[in-house]
Amino acid sequence: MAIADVKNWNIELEKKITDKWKVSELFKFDIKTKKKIYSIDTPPPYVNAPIHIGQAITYCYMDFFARYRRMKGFEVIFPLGLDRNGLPIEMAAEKAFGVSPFRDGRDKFIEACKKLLEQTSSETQDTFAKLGISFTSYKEGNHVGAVYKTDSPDYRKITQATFIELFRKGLIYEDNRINNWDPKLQTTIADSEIEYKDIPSTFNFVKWKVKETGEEIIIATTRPELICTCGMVIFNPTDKRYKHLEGKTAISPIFNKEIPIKSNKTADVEKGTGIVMMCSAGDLSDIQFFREQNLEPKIAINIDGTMNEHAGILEGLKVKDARNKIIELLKEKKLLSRQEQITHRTPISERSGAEIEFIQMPEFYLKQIEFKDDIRKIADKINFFPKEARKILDDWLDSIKIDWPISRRRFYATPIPLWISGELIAVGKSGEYYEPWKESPKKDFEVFKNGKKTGVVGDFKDLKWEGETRVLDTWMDSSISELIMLKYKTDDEFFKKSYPATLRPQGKEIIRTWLYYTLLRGYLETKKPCFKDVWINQHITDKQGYKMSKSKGNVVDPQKLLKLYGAEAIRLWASIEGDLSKQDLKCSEEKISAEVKTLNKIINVAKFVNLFEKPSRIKLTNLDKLFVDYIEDLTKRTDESYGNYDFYHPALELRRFLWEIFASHYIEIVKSRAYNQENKFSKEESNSARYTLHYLFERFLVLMYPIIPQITSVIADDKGINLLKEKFPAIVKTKYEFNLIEKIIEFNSNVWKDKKEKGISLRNEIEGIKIPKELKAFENDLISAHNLK
RNA sequence: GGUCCUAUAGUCUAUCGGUAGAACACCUCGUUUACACCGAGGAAGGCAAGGUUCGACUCCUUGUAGGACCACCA
Repeated sequence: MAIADVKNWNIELEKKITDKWKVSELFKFDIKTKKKIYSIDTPPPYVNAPIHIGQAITYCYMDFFARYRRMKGFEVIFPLGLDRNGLPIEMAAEKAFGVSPFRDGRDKFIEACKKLLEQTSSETQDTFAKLGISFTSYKEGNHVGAVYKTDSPDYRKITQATFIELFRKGLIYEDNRINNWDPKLQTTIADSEIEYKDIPSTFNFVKWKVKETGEEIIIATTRPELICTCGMVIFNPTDKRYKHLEGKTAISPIFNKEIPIKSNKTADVEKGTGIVMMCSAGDLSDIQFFREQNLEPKIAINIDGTMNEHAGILEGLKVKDARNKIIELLKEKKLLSRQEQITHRTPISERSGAEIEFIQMPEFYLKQIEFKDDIRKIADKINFFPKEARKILDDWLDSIKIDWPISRRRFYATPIPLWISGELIAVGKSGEYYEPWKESPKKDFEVFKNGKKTGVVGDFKDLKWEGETRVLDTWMDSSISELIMLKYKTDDEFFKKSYPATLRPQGKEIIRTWLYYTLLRGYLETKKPCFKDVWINQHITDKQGYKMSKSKGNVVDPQKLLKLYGAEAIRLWASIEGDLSKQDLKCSEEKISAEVKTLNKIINVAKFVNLFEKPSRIKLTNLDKLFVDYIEDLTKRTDESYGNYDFYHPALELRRFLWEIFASHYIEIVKSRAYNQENKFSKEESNSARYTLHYLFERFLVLMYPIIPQITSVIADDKGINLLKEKFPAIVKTKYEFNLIEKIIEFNSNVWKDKKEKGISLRNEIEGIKIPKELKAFENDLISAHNLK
């Protein structure tokens, strides 16, 4: 394709290039490479919906990184993963096919999930290909950098293998604890899956009695249905109103239970009436309180969200109905002094939107509390871009209070490879994929009792084994993405050579999940930090600055922008709009369309430069040397910034170079010398101009290549340069004086202004202009460029 | 409540303590051997109050506004 035949940069051109790139696997990883390896632990996008422009832009940034590192001589691993496990797929399958796992059975439900996954369009991959993302491969397989799926047996068996090892080491245990329970999805969830929402609720002021004095006390609560689980009534020790109640006994309304009254500084004098009922299922801090006070927790809510026998007359009712009923009862008995509407910050399940309940259930836990300091230490060895992002991780580490509950009572996820018989637990062997609910344990599987090995399955004849039906939290598989990428447990030699991974790029909102869990899991497997660098991106927002989200309905479809403006305009815009690791980027179509102009400018400049043959190296004139020095210096600064994941400042400067320095001034000045039709200049001088035109422009193409690889490589192709294989230019020391170029620009502007004011056409001659002293060295060029007399 | 970030032209965004610079939009003029998706020119800007300094958009304090993260709200 010759650029001379092209009028404008357009999406038909792009299609030809990206189609070719996608099928030809140009960036295949060479397993025998002697080069240093640069590996990018790409976030695997969730496949239930096509990616939106915000996500798409983050992959453009990763592509900048990958292409730059290839130029710097690294063998790059930049895999495309597809995240297919977990609740979003299950919920979509329920909706699409009207199936229910509880009604239709596990096998049928899993089939429905698989069917949905097949139907899920390949639109995301198509978007990546059209954007020119240089993934190591667009094909599935076992080669390094191949497309991987988190629900494939190959992936799941590694997830299970890590589970098995951790279990055997005693780092995973089962415990019957109070957990965050999602009543809608019927599963336990982790703290990190909870979000808080302000929900209007009613503060009920309920009358209690004091046994010893018979006086009435009023306690405010949003959860009157939990009065039955109250274990203690507390007030603040500084609160004079209640001082006399210390050690006395409260009688709960309706239930008439005797409950001790004590002072405790967790009670807030300002809130409600200052006197509080402590229930064993309000939230996690209540649970902690019960532990500290050595109180026996009473759980009044069943796993299906109904009240149990502890709730007495409320038994069998759903939580909300129970609340209404008890309020009515209190009203009837005149035990409700008043009600107040408040907004209450309520824990909500991030996945289903249901209000979290706290319910006691046996679940598997992965130990994490005892590794917090180790994680802090390895995190200290990792470079964060930007530096500030480290704090988000630190804050999260500080707030981890319990081990990680890793079992889920769901279906489309990695099964837990265990079989149970009474107190005995049989464990699968690592290296196989297991679905225990439909398989039997093999004879040589190890058997554990209370965390200790007691033999193998074959030793216990005639025992009936039940396959574990629970599955793993999907973060258990996402958190080994870098291990999978580097062939952990499948190619030991390669893993040893390539671990730790070089870069984890990801969003700030999943630092406490994906990043933290990966650090933990990597540490448990290898005792090392699993990354050298972590690059944290902010958000792409809509025009108004709001974060894009499906629920808000403000998502922009990348396919639409690709059709209108093409990939190169989007990528150029993404680099020039701001530094995504430092600030949110507002997605504005106007700005993207403006970058199309720059692409056309590049084409036109290419056409002009190509009017002249590039002479072999010759002696440069003063002016040409000055501009060559300038771009050598710009090369150095660009290299430094790219190396620190900053593509923004170089992109700005390179664009300025193109428009303001190269096109508007350098070309205008040397045009006549390059043509040299009237032989005003020597052959040598003319060749110097021609050489420099090519040199500057080629360098521009090389430096811009990671950002806009299509247009730059097409133009470079015409010049016999393959940018996909091109090395980043060596850094040359210069004595470049920035000042002089600014002076020249100023001089040119003044002459143009002068001619305009005097009504002289730009090409006609003008009298009486003096060339400033410091520009004497460039006199000939300036006289000729402006036709000075 | 805690921690942190940001505040510059109509919009968006730069700038080592020394004349505030682009882009988009707007206005005027122009067609010049690559480009009218162009060229030249123009109008238009530092949140507020203090402080440090010869000098502050830049550093400090406070306030105001917006945003982020964390914790908690019986």
